[in-house]
Amino acid sequence: MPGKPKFYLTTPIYYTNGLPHIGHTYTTVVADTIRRYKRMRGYEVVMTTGTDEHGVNVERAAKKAGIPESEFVAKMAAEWRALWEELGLGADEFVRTTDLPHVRTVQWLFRLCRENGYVYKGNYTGQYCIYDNAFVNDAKPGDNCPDCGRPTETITEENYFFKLSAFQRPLLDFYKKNPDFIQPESRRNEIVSFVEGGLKDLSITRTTIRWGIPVPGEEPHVFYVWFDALTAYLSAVGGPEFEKRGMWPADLHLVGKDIIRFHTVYWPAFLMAAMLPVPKQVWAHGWFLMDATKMSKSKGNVVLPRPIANMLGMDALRYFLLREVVFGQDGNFSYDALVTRYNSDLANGLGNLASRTAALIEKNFGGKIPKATECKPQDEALAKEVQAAIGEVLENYENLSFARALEAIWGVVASADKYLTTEQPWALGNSEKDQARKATVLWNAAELLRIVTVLAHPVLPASTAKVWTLLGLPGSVASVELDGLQWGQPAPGKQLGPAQPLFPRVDKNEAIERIEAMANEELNPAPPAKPAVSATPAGAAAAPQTAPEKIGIDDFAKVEMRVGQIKTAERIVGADKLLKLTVDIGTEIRQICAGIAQYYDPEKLIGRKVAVVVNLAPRKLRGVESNGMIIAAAVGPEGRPVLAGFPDEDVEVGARLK
RNA sequence: GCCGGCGUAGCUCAGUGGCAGAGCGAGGGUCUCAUAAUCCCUAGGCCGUGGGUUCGAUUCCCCCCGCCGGCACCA
Repeated sequence: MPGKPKFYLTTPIYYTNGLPHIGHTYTTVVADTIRRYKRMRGYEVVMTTGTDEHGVNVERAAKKAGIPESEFVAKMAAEWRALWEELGLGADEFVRTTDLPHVRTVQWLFRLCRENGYVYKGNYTGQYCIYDNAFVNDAKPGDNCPDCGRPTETITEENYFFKLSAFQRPLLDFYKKNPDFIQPESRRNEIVSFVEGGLKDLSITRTTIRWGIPVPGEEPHVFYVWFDALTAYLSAVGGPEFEKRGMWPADLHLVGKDIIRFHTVYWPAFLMAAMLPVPKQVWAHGWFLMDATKMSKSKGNVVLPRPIANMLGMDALRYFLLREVVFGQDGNFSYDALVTRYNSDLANGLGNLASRTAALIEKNFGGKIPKATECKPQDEALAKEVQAAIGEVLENYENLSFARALEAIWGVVASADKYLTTEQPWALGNSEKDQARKATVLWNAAELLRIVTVLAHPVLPASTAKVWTLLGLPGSVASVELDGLQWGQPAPGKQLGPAQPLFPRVDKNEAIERIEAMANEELNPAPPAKPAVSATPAGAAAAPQTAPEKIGIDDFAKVEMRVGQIKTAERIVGADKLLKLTVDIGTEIRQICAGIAQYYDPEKLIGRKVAVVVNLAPRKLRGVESNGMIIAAAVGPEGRPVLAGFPDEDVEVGARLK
């Protein structure tokens, strides 16, 4: 017996540095929609999600909470899993990176890479961003992380390296042979040019971190978080015994655009090194922006899924996320747009159509779907339109063009409204001819509604199930096979189920207020009685800035800062951010580079007195020697530099700051 | 600085070498089966600016302006 075709897809293994927000929800909604769609197309589908639980962040958060790491992450994982279940997004496999089978898979993958000669031991010194769990290439001590803007830390350690450099050619060949591997295409081009620019070997173990998967026989080495987390996709479906289950290689990794490189460069390289099959496709979607800026905790514009689901229903959120933007691009999120879509598309559109159709059948035929006995040109036109829409919708689902698929479905909904308005079944009398016409029109309306229900089911699982029941149809809508879907299948005579409100219309302002109030409550829970337990995951997430380590006066005395006066300033060709300055520090005139070109005009700086670190080792930036450092505050999320200065009182050039 | 994308009706966006489109919002009208829903009509928009190719460009090419993304870079 030939088995069903298989389809394996994943969301990222989310890092547990807070609770899921709309961004995580978006990825998972997409994954869930694809899963439902593929099942309706006859596939055996496995969808994996999970929690990434290792690393310095977790170590610190647990310490802060005063509980062991294992306890901390268990709590986190439980919360994530529970929320996904609550939202109807529970995956088939939920991997925790602390699960034993996963630990074994990571160790096994490492062994394979090593046996094949792609692992060696070396020393690494670099700047590390503990929040992003990544070394920042070429960053200097004191630099901020280019991604998140937080300070980096200098880390030197002996560790194992992965010969990523050996995979430049194989990866480029692979991208060429599999042009659809990276989607959308714009991302693919970016990655190709990144890889063409050369790949450096990658450090994949750490000795400075305790909370991680141990490298067998090489303690205290633990695995680098990405080597660990990416492997979860494989451990979810069998790990070393992946062949038994037959789900690997994955058909689709869904990721946010911020982590595409890990999935399209590192991950396939690891697998190639281990001689394992490489996933078939990685899809990078965009972000939902709030007022066109990236959502972030520090800006206080985090959108949570639960309040929306409570107010409008999870289907409404799913619909909005998939309908509002072209998949792959960034989009704007606003409660206003959400509620507007809800009222116009769901309440006035689909909800109202279901309601009026059911009411007409109820009143005219006692709730029994009548039999169509005629086929006028307008009836045939309607059927043809629906038939065409079926093809269009399926094609768009297949390409993950959710917005277009939904657009096509809603085009059919509009046609149904128009059809009913034109045919006016309520105005027909009781003559035999009128009865036949009435029956035909209502049968057509019901049939259209059935097809719409099937087509919309992957996106609106809960509400389409309600319509299915309303139409008195057998089985569940989820079990309908999309490949056989066509106009004219159901037998008449079905008794309608009880009418249910699908999408009750809401007052926009009131709805927004209620959602915001619920979100507020979730983000800022009333302080618990005992502060000792306040360091819950949510609390840890809300405090991304860890207190810096304390230093003694002696340490501070090592830094020699003096008042300097800028003598000349010019831009450096080929560098957006750098200015070349000459600065009088009393004893001499120094050349210093400063990354402030985007915010300060060179001409206006001349004569200005600034604070300068004068005993910093010289280094070259963009080929220009820099002999010291100008002190500036980093303001706002983008770290805009604001020069430290002495505006109120005049100071002597060369005076020491202490 | 290098590479790429974008700039079309109030908003979100489609689109094609030859009379400029959709959805939403707004205004007017209509029906009453329906969730004050539906349906019909209404936006006269220099299709970013300036050139070029062409019988003809919003659509092809070049410059410029603005916005965005990737890389580099940010002591």
